[in-house]
Amino acid sequence: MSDPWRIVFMGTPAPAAATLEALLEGPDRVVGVVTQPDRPAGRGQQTVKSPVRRVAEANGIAVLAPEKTRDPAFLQALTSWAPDAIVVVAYGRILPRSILELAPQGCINVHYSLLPKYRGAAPIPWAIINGEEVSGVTTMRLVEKMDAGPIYLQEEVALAKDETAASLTQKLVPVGARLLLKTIAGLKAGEISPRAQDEDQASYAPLIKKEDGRVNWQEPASVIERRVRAFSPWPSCYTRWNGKLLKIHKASVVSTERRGAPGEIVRADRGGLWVATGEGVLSLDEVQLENRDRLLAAEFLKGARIDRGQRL
RNA sequence: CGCGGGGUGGAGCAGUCCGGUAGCUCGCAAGGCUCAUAACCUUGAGGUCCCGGGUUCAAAUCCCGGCCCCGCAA
Repeated sequence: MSDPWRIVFMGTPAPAAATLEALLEGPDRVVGVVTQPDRPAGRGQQTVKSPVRRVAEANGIAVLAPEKTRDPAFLQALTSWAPDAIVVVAYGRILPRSILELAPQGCINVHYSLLPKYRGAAPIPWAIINGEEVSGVTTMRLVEKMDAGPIYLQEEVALAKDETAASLTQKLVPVGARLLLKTIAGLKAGEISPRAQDEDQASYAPLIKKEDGRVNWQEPASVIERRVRAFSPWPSCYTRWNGKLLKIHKASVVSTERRGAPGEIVRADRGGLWVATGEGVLSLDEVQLENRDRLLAAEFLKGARIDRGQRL
């Protein structure tokens, strides 16, 4: 075994925090952590620390949270940590060349897809939207072009038929953590030969925006159902009913036949809450009206005066 | 002090603006109908209307304070 590396970890949300915890249990030394600045969030707009910051502080590790990654003082501090490698997991910023080249071993990134497929900010939702049966995790070296660097290791993960963004994330995070440790060990041992990505196979998974959750009833029921899963828990799929926001937490395709106009309620009784789409009928199985709890369709129908023929 | 909605029998809701014997859809119990049923009919049990003050002859409803939940936003 060679000497432990000095590692700087950059990341922000919960999956990154879990990966950091795994890294802390490994043989290498995390000498510093970089995360997004604390921001007001949640009801009441309280300032909230990122999950990664919390893990770092709990372990007594120095934390930097620069507003700008090009801030000279930040770069100087980073340099003073003298990392052998920088590990990046969902940090949330594009890194400048000065950081990519700062450590001798460069930046090691954990990406939640089988690159070159699904490059970009939201590989998990897009894999579900597209109905993939297999996705996975890739470790690679960061280069200036987004998620286009040479691949170190990959591992496949099968998607369940009812996979949601939340459940897939839960599957991928431990795989990614394990793959990261394996990658670092492999690099130290000189056992990994980076493999260039096939640019012709590249596809992109752009950032999901709140607005993307709005249901377009012209789409086929099967597509809407996948979007419901892909956007769970965020931003979730939603529509409007009686002028109010109605979130759809769970849905299923009950028919592929055309019936009624897109968005029309074609059934609202003990048998279910069904909506016509551009192709087929979608059953809304679990919904949530604004200001209210999420409810199974049967519960929702007890209190809501909703009838066939209404349009969403 | 970011904006807003809500807490009503076991569940989901209406009623609150315009105080005056607590209602709807279900569930539950008993009986009936039926070959049968998650169907249908009849009857019934079950509520401190979140908590604490105040106003009033009278408060779920108005006023003040508190606790909890939720949507937006981030």
